[in-house]
Amino acid sequence: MQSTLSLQTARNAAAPRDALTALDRLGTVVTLHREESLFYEGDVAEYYFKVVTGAVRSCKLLADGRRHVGDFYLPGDFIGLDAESDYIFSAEAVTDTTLVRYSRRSVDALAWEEPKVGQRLLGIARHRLCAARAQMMLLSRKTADERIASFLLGMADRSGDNDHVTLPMTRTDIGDHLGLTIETVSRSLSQLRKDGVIALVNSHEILIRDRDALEELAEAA
Amino acid sequence: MQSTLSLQTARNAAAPRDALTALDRLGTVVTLHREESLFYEGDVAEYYFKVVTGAVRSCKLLADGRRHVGDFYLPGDFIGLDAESDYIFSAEAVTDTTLVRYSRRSVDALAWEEPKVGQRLLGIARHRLCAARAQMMLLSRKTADERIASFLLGMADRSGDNDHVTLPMTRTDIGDHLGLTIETVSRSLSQLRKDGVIALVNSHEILIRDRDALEELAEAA
DNA sequence: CGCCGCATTGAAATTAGTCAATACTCGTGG
DNA sequence: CCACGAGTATTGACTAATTTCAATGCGGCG
Repeated sequence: MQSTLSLQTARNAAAPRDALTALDRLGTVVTLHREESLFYEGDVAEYYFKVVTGAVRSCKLLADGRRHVGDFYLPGDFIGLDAESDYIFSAEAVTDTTLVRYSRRSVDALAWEEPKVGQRLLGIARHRLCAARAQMMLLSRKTADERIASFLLGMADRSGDNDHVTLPMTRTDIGDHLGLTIETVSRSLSQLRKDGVIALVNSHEILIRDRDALEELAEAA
Repeated sequence: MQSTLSLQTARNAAAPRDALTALDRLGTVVTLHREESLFYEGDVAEYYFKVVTGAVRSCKLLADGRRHVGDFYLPGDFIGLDAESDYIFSAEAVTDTTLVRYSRRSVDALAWEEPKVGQRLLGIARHRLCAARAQMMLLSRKTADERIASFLLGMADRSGDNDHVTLPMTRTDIGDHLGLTIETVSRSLSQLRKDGVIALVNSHEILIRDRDALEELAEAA
């Protein structure tokens, strides 16, 4: 994940010499409180965002309220490349969050002048597509336990720390991301705990005790 | 779907005057028979492809053989943008198929010289991301009947003809695409037929009799 | 201290999956 | 021209996984 992040943070903009730094001048900082929305499904997609601190989730709703969480965006992650003219999901802060906002028009314009920028955008899009394909496999064919195992490993990979995972989101968010109910998520986590595969420090912090077992469950397709 | 297709077919290459035509000179024609593979998951991603005639499916397998069909690619569709260095799925011909093959290196190189090409690539990637998000919603939250309804409408949209849908793939392919078993696919289709929503001309051709009912089922999120 | 939101656990209900039998289609060969 | 057989699809009966409904538990904050 980290490897494909492209646009530097506003903080890093001080370190120039790279075509990408031009981008950072386009960014303005945005802050959101927990549960605030960044944009809504159907809004005109005027901006890209990059998470600096905190966490964001993308949501889609069906008419009767069933919800799907497409992705969780953590520090460094880029939001908005999967929009044609309008946003296709809403984005909400999972916790208090800071982001950098970029005018999509300006970034896109820059992309065609500076090949490096264009390449990075395409690289991010590619990466999101890969993640989306993996998630579709998970949703279409994995069991509840396998989904949870895959999710925990994914979060661990993204968080630097190998066996200590922080889950900023609620069980409902996790369920809506994995196509499960909150109860099933809870039961799977409890089962993994009973089996000694993980330990629950508290409901938002998990220790991976037996990574091999977790990876076997996740079935690295 | 059609609107975002970008690279012209080899056939159209004769009509020049557009930056994109440079691309078509890079293409060579490939033909596949039913069930032949175009490439395998894990192969180095050297080529992009575009379907000219026929149909291709993308597949991912779990260790124990569970299969997921990510997408069906129909004439005009572009294959391969969702690969970083290696292909993340295998691609197989659903029926006898003709494609144009492009060297990825050449296309990518051209993309940074000709902004239009880069824009089109990014446009295709965006479009696939949108489709992937919709599919994740389907897989994570829709019932079997809703999945079938969504799938039929999607195929109808892609095929020009509004109420006559040709399904070149088998029930197994459809099931693996929608996260269902072959039996459930069959039962859902039978139910829709009994309810007068569709008619089955034969097992690969369907008539939409009551589009409103189908759209209500699909719940245009 | 007690409430409120979130999480866990249990028991019943339901959807989709599995196993199994039958039917259809199409191509081949008697 | 019809019969056969392979592959695919449909239908039925039963099973299993997950959801739903319901109750209890836990933790932080006013």
